[in-house]
Amino acid sequence: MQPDTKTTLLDIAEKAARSRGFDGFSYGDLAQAAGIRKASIHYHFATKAVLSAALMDRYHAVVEQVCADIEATHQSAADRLTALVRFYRDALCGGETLCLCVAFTISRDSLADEVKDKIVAFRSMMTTWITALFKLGKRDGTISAISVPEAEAHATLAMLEGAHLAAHAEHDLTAFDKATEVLLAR
Amino acid sequence: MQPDTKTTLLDIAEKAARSRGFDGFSYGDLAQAAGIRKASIHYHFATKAVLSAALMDRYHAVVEQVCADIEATHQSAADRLTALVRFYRDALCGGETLCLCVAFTISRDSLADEVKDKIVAFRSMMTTWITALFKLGKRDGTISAISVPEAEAHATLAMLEGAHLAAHAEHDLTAFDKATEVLLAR
DNA sequence: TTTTGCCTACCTATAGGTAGGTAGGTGGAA
DNA sequence: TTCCACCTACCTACCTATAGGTAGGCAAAA
Repeated sequence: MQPDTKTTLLDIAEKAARSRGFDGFSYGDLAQAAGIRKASIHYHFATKAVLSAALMDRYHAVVEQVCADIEATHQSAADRLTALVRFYRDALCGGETLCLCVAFTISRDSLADEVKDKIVAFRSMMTTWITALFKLGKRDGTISAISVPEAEAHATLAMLEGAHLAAHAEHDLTAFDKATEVLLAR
Repeated sequence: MQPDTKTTLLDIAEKAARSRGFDGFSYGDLAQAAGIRKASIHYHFATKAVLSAALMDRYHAVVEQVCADIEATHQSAADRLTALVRFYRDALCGGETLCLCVAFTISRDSLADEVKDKIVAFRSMMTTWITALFKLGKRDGTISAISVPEAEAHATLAMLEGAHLAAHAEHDLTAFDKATEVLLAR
């Protein structure tokens, strides 16, 4: 069973948004990539705002599931942190694509209010999860020198997203590895 | 002596680029803000590629000078790091503007090759400077628990840029402060 | 008298979006 | 079993606004 058009469009749009930002792709680009006409995209997603909201919803759900999977398959805080870093690294696709949340943040002013809220909600979900990770780290002692878990979480998310930027800027995964080296060493 | 038109255009373009990205502002916007006609901008900057290159050149020079000033006025590594974080914080303008380098990175695919190279050069300049800062920190002992200075530099730059993203996403300086709390505590 | 700094008026391409149409499928009721 | 209403998923053709960019003119300064 091959994916339906709507899913295909989301896939193409996500890749485009994550590599070029919200203002960096058009319904015209999408239409060409999907092999249908521009007007037909409006049938599935009435406006670009609707599309971007759908994109964020799906992204939020997928990443949340990834975090849940990491919890299920990794016991120690250190292992979970390593798995999170690996997930972010894989999401880069060699420096081509950013985290959707990062890509949308720069185009913030072109976005619908609804989508801005979804970005904040996504960030909140992530910091909450990483905070819990560091709290576990304080208990199981597998991560060194943890100060305040919440502060560590904000710093870690910033570092992961910054490392994404670095790799995208240089179009090279090495930049991501350099930036996360210190984090992984803990 | 009030600034000439070219400088005014650079100022407006820089603010626009840093809050909305390269694809987020047009010559039309610039013209309106500067109070001249769109065609007149082409007199000063023949193409948008030329404008973006000029933007990066000036930004690189200004930030390099800021770093030199920090060195001149702050002796210890800890003081210099604090000053750097403060500079990044001030550059946010309350969450409205990002580092130009960050803003351009997302629109990478729309940029001229020349400008992409300038982004890489800017990043290289920053990591070199921060590496030197951490090397000093190892000597003067004012920053705690430094592993490899180069790795620390990449991590720090990623964190500062990530913290910028956070503040821009939430449109709130608090997000920047939370992300840099751990860094400043060292 | 040439250069500088701006102008009007225009170009082509593309943006997001809309109006209206149609082929083909589905579900009921006579 | 045929017929009709309705649906989905697309289409062509078009809209207005705007993108980046160009040609040529003009007044004042150097």
